[in-house]
Amino acid sequence: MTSRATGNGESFGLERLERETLQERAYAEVKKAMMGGDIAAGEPITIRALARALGTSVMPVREALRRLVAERALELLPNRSVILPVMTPERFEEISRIRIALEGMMAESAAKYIKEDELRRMAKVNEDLVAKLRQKNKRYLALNQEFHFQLYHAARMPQAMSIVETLWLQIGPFLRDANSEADLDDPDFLDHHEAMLQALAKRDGKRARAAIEADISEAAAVIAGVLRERASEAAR
Amino acid sequence: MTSRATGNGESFGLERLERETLQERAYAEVKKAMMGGDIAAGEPITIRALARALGTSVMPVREALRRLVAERALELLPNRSVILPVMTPERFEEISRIRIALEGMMAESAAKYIKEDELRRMAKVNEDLVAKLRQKNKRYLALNQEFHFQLYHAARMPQAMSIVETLWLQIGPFLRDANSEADLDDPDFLDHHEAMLQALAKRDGKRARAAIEADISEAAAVIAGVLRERASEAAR
DNA sequence: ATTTGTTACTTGTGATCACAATCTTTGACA
DNA sequence: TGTCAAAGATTGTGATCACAAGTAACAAAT
Repeated sequence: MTSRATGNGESFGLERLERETLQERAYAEVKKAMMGGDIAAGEPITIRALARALGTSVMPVREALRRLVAERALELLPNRSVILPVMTPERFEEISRIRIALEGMMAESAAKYIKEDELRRMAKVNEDLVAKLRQKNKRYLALNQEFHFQLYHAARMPQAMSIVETLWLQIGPFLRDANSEADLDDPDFLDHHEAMLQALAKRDGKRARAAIEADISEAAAVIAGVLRERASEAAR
Repeated sequence: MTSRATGNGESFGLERLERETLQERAYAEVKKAMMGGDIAAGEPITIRALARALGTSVMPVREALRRLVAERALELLPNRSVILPVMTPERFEEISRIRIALEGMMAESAAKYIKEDELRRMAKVNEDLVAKLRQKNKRYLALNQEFHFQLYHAARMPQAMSIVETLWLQIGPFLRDANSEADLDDPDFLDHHEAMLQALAKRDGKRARAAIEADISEAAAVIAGVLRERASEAAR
């Protein structure tokens, strides 16, 4: 078996320790700032300001921004300045439709491939989610994301996974503050999570897909409502 | 309304003529080279070699490659070198499944929104496609792509459109040479194109979706066959 | 003859400088 | 006081240089 003997033939128990480039760190930091609500939509993001904040030169920041633009998480204006795009109702609804198509398919696939321990882990996350939600803890959004992504991980579709990640990155910055206006008293997405867990346990792909679709479209309706309300306010 | 009076207040009927950056040109050139089969899968693509070929410094090339990596058209190895990823049967089948989900949805949407002249243009493209195919002209691939993209354009989903573009970019370099092995004597995708045009004329979203799904999955089956054959050859 | 250690070369990453386009401010003229 | 043009500051783009990690070539030793 010569093909296996290339270099790493005798890896002791050691993992390959990889150095992180500055540009990757910059990418992660900007992403965190976006999701954390530290960057306002519409206002220009300057390379030099970010570089100063990160203590690096402009180069790593430049490439990090470019990557985010390629992922459509940021927008490149004709002026070549970069902004966090404003979320319009149209854009949000289109993203939701894409999500329904993709995540629905992935849920169906996950029902086929998910393993017992993965299912248990999802149930656990959902319990935590319920708890956080009862105590009105805002961090429930992160748990919701974890629930969904564990599901998609089980779909065994890495390519689709990364597309979905970019979609969540696009809506993430906005969800955060739109959610503060939405009423969390009646979070009916919990029902869909329950339905999802049951469907997965039965390996019922159709029901899993239906649960995801309902989860996305109902949440989207709430958010789109907030968006349209804001739009009409801004128009006065 | 001071906010609208910034600079472009008095745009006559003129479009803003935009200068193209070197990095954008580099991006386009590399893409063309990929689609043209000038870059072999698996072999490393070096920044300096490309920069030399394009007559620029490394900077524009660097960012072009990074963008293509973000779009998953190129792959970044742990060594930080960039390659055109080899197409495995698994990867190709996953991409096909994603395409069915996304492009199926877009076809259904297009049936709702497409206008008469757009429909006529699609029919025209299909005629050209048939002609090229009869004379065994290899350039029919470009027309096939045009047919599909005109359809998706009618879906009025710009975000989905750009995702689909990245998917086609991923399979494009491979389709080109896999197709030379596949038999073009019996291109049954023409039937699906006909079915698509009829479905669109009747504004029948379901049939339009079905036509696209059949088109993609049957083509995928052929290509996947070629791929698996090659894999078994390579294993001997 | 295979392996190991060293050297030379290649390659990606990041910093700095230069430049042009854009945006902002300022000041003069009406 | 309002308008507009010139001056100044800001910002993205691209080139060049420096450096470290990786790769390949080569020589010495078992």
